[in-house]
Order: sequence, then structure tokens, then C-alpha cells
Amino acid sequence: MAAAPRWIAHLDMDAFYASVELLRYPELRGLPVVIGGGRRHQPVVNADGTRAFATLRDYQGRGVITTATYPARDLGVHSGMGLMKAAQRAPDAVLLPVDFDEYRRYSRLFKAAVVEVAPLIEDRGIDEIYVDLSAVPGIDDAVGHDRLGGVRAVAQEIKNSVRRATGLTCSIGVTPNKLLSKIASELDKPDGLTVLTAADIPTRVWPLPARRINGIGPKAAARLEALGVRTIGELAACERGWLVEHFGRSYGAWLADAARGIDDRPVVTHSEPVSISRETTFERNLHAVRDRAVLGRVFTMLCERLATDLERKGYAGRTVGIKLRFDDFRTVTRDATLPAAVQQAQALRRAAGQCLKRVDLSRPIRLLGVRVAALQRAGTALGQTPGRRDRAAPAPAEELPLFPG
DNA sequence: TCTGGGGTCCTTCCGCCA
DNA sequence: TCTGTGGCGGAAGGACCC
Repeated sequence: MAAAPRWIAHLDMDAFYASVELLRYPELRGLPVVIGGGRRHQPVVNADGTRAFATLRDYQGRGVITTATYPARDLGVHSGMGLMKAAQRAPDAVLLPVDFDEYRRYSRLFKAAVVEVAPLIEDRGIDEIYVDLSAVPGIDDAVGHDRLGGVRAVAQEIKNSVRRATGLTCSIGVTPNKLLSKIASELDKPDGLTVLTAADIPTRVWPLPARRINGIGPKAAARLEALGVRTIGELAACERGWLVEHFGRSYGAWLADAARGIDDRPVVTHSEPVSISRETTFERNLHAVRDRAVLGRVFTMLCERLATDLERKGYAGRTVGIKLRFDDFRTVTRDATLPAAVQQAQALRRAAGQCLKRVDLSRPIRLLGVRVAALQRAGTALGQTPGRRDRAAPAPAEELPLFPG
């Protein structure tokens, strides 16, 4: 029996963080604004009640742009760009600090508004979701001569609901699967609504760059380009076997399907986290010996924050790991699996300290992170030993770990 | 003065063990 | 007893995403 046809929506909030900030600071509408650089650079209220904002020219540090308004993008700055570099291109652009608590609040608001219309949603981060519309009443109804009128009406209702709840616009793509919907939601940004069927793939999808497929990143796109494949259509014209030869069995076969618009992944309405981590990039590179004291304090602080996160979310984890990035941007990780799950900062610190001893620390360090994986619900499983027999246990931690702090 | 922070998933390698 | 094999879990790195 053929699977029932599906209608899957991808909803993406338009320039989400920047739009939330513009609700708060409406006087910035129409101006180039970038969000990024941590929590510094808060606006200052003048004596006459007006607000003074920092500009990019004031910025010193290693931050990157998290989001930019459309006028800022017109000046050649975009998310991921270093703020120092952006300052050269747009020194007068307004700089606002990130406020994740506020973005999370609006995230909850818009998701709740969608659930009112269609309850089956999959969280894909703070500003986007997938929605399974297949069972929404009226979805298959034609409207006048528009065979897809029901789909458009439901999608428009979702957009209206989000707008009412938040004052923000979003873009929606509706197609038979998640892969195509993700592409479709970007076709008419901002405030877009795009419905595609399989019949639209050759005209609407195939002309796009291969990079527009979610899962083809900069590396894969460059390799495809080197093989003479630039568009999704050119990728669809490649033989599956040839793609498997060049990209491996799994990824090659996936590329072949993706280019043809084939994707049967379900909308997943519930998931558990796999890992939780904390990391920080230093204002200046630190040296393991010379900056031992400050490294130790940061290391302890990261473990304490991680422990707080674990407790708040109700998890403990058996695998504790560290991440280091050196001045040459090389990244190394080390992790260790413990006999029992841990949650407390001291236990994390002890395990992470052991991991640290396995790394050559002769190069200057720019980033330090701590991670916990193999998560279990705290309380139910905390302290239980694993089913599998332990590997040879590492020697007991002699105290005086690296980075005392 | 390049390049944040918090995630997921996949591949490869390695050691252990049946 | 020795050697080969394959499964499995853990470790490390990399690509990708928001």
C-alpha cells in the first residue's frame, strides 16, 4: 500500500533575533543593526528619555555577528562574520547585545501559536519548526479553482496566528516532505508562503545551487563544484553509483535522493538531548603555564555552569569531555566514560581534569569547553552502574589537576 | 583583527571479547 | 594454543546546522 500523501510545513521566523530587538527598539527600524558580541554594549537611556546605542566602530573583541537586519545585510555584513571585520564595512551600524532569554520567550510564543492551528510540530531550534499538516481539517479542500487552496489557507492561518501572538512575520514552505519544505520556505523570504508539489521540482528546485539543500555544507558544495556540479538539477542528473563512488555509500545515496526531492523522514514531536556543553573563547589566547591561574578559574566556572544546566534540565551523564581550540584554530577533544553518571560540578571538574592531562598543552589556547554526554534522567538513574563491564579503569585521580582553580 | 556557542550525526579507528 | 573474524562500545575528529 502506498503511504498516504503528506503535507509538511517548514516555518522560519524572519531575521528572528533582529526582529525581536526591533519590537523593543522601534526607533531602529530601517537602520542597519547587527546583533552579537555577547552581553556588553547595552543601550543607554539619555536624560531626555532617548536611547543611545553602540555602533560597530566601538567594538573590540572576538565576537561574530549572530544576526543582521536587512539594511545591514545590504552593507555587506552577515551572520558569522567577525565583528571587527564588519566594523570596517559598516562602522555606523548599530550594535546590540544578544538576549537569548528574550528570544526564547518569543520562541515559546510563536510555537504555541502554531500548535493552536496544527499540533504536530518538530522543534528545530529557537526560530524554526517543521509542522505536519497532513491531518489538519480542510487541508485537502480545493478553494475555487485552486486545487491547493486548502494547503494555502492553513499555512496562511498559521502565519496570521504567529503574527497575532508575537507581532513578527515568518516564512513558510509547504511540500510533501521536510527536505523540500526547508528549501521552499527560503524561496520567498521575508513573510513568504510557498507551496510546492513534486511536479514543481524541475522548475522551482533544480535551478537552485546545490548548497541550498539542508545537509550540503561548504565542504560538500566545494567538492561538488570541483566535479562540475553546481545546481540541484545537475546533482539530480548524476548517477547514483557515481555519487556513491565519490562521496561514499551513505552520503552519496543521500545526495542522489535529496536532489530528486526524496525524503521520508517523519516529523519528530519529541526528542531527548544527547549532550550538554559549555564553552568559551578567551579575549586573548592563554598559555597553559603562564596563565595557569586564570585557566583554572575558567575551567571551574565552565564545570559549575554545566552542573547548573544539568540540574535545571534534570540530567546526569556518564561521558565527560573537554574541547580545546589552539591559536592555529586546531580543535582537539578528549572524553572519558565513567562507571556512573555524574551531575555535580566537582565530579565534572575531576573527570574533565583527567581528560585535560591527555592533551599536549604547549600551544596557546583560544577556546576551552566542557561537555557531558551519555545522558540519563537524574534521580531515576543517577549512581547506577552500567550494564556493560567496565573497561580497565583509569588510575584514581591524584589530586592537583591541571589548571588549579 | 579573521573565524561564537550549543548542538546532532557520521565515519574511522581501536581494543576487547566471543 | 594460535590465529582469524566480526560485533560492539568508546574515543576522536569532522561536517553540518541554528
